[in-house]
Amino acid sequence: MTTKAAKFQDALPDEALALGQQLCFAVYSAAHAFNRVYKPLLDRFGITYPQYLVLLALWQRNGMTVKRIGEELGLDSGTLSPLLKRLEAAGYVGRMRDPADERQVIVSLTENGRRLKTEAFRILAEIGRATGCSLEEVGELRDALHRLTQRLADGPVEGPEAE
Amino acid sequence: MTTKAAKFQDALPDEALALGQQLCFAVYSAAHAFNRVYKPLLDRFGITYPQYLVLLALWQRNGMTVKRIGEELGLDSGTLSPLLKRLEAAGYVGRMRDPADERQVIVSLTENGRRLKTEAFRILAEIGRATGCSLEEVGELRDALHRLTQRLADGPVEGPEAE
DNA sequence: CAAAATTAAATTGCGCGCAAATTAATTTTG
DNA sequence: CAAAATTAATTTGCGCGCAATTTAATTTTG
Repeated sequence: MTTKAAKFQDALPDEALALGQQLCFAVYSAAHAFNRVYKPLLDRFGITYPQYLVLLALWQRNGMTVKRIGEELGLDSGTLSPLLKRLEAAGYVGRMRDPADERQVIVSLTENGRRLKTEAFRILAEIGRATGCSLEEVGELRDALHRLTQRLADGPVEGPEAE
Repeated sequence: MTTKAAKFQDALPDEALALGQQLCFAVYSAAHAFNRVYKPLLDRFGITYPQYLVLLALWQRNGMTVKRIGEELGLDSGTLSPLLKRLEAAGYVGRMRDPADERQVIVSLTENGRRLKTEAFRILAEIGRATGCSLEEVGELRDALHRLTQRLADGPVEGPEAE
């Protein structure tokens, strides 16, 4: 009776709710799987995966503010402030108030932080092998995910601009 | 000089380390994006996204042990034990020791937990709209992610069985 | 059958991730 | 230019997620 009632209400079968059917769960699982692969590679340097992401950002553009880093990673200062303190304690970055605007904190790579970049290329290769994907596969999947993320972040049908 | 040295070492250009190039970051961002879309939908029922995943699992197969739920979701008891207590406190599940094996705890939906399933179909539809993906797109992306997760979990080249 | 090994949950400790509140600096405005 | 509004970062509190330890029950083995 419950089954038929549900079907009547929204015409969706029971299996539509199965974990294996959910895109969100596929993303969730993949994120955890990445984390588990990265962990032993990063443990060696005493950093976590989110901290590694910050370093990736700084290797591209050194000397960003906390806010700017947050925009790059999609994180707020409530997450970044303590994380950056730990990165500083680990000796990979330095933090200093911007003299021109004392509200801002500028995060810069230390010598050790710059040096770690060399290792990052090795980590990159390691991860590449672990995914078992061709560069084309990686590129397609990555771009599909970026499009998905964009749509999820845009909110409900952000498009009737042309209406 | 640093640039040339790095290139000499491993023939990978600087941009290979860019955040936007990383599949892992695309997955990471998508996971957070999903979380942010789910949050307001689940807040209404006083549950979190991981708790919702547990309910999805229980709606498919009620009365699983903690261990079994962990296998379904890829989580350990260290994560699940407190989470399940909160789900119990929220009134959606009950927990009881298996009389046949007192080590195990069997988690079952309460009346409220079963009732929530009806709402899940609505949430599903909401999420579907938020992704802006066709069912085909969702299916392809989901399956590609499952394959990726599988390879990441399998570890370094789990295949020379035929060697 | 009793000791040893294994298994399932729970617990502890730490690092995200986010909302909400706080603090301090800067910009806007009246 | 002083009060009000805004902005950047920090802090607090809570819920994962995981490693490591602990507790209790069951299974294996000598």
